[in-house]
Amino acid sequence: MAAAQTEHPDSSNVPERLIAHLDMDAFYASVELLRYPELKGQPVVIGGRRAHEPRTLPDGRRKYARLRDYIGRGVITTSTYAARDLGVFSGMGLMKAALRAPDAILLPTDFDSYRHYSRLFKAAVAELAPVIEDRGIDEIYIDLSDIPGVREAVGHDPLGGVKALAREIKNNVQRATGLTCSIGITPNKLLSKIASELDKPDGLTVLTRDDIAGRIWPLAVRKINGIGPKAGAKLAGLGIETVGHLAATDPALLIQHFGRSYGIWLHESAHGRDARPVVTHSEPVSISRETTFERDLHAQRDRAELSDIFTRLCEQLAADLQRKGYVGRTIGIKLRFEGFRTVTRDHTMDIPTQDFATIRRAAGECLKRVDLSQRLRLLGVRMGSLSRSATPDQPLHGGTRKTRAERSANAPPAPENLPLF
DNA sequence: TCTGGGGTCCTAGGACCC
DNA sequence: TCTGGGGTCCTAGGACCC
Repeated sequence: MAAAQTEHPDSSNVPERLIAHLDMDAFYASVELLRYPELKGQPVVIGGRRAHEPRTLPDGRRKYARLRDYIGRGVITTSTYAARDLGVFSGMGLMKAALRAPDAILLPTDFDSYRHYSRLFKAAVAELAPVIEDRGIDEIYIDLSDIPGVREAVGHDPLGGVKALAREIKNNVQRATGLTCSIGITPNKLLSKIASELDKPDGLTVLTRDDIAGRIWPLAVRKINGIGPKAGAKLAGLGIETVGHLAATDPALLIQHFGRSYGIWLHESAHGRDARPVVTHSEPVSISRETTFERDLHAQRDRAELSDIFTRLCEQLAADLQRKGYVGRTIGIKLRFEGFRTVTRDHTMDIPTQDFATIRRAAGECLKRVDLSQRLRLLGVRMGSLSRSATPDQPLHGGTRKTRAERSANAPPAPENLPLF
């Protein structure tokens, strides 16, 4: 291979990368505070699906819903720092949260608004640092390595250049959105993700390799992105609580308990090693729609209702595919039963589609392969094996109409009997 | 008072082909 | 007749993340 082309990023005379992780502070809640500034400082929780919009009283004051008034299956999406002080966090069921903070204010989620501010903050960052990896609505990675001046010392501070750039980025985000963010900057994504959390909210943390032992090793293993509830509990069972402890553990032991690939990853992560690049573009792998019911539904007794929901999910999925310009070959369904047991079934077709009727029929066939004697709490439909449709955003006349031959080659035969549900 | 909705990636077994 | 690997695709489930 041509030597000039094969410089390895880990090669010793290549300088360390400078990777930033930027995380918006309590993003959804902060966007809501822009709209309702009088709530600043109060415990506020965002979440739930039922209508609990604030009402404006005749005298102009606003009346907000309280957590204690909520009945249903929602969870907290975000809470303000004042609410977190009361022990309510994202992911927590609203009914459970109401026990801890009954007087906290409850607002409904407004994704259109969050998406708007998401675009604003990302554009504000891109003006100063264009190499951005999207990690969802409220966070990004940024590769700062090649930005002029970033490696220059300022006064006696060898990291002065990066810090100055980071402050500029924070200011630009603040100017564009009125919102604060926290930034971590280190040689890689793994460490930066951890670092951005160390000084929240409105924080800035710059770490080098030399800081790993002092700043990273004292942290709980769960702070590592990729160690979740299961792995965390398993590590605790082995007496491994901190990252430093994990780093000191014989990799052979980790491999023995977690398998080769995850075991090695645990060891590397604990030592702060991560060569993943900042990825500026990616294509979706799947698109899905799902819904949890307010009460568990029974396949026979609630057949009509379930059938309507199932059809609506398929319609929404087809519309999403058409709007985003994708076709897919693998249709999948997801069912969650009372007791939270989850089952999936999928079917791969020869010809990709974005057509509602084809999706509905294939999903119906998948449904026939599931035992429906237990009551259901969730139903979902997914399309995988995606490719771009021929004409994105502009489906051929009236959607993707297919010839009869194509259809029969593609979808399972239409059911003779009534569809399940 | 348990546990939303939208995703990604990994594993593991079986089918099928060379 | 029996015995092989390797590679790819498909399916189901599960861990994890925002």
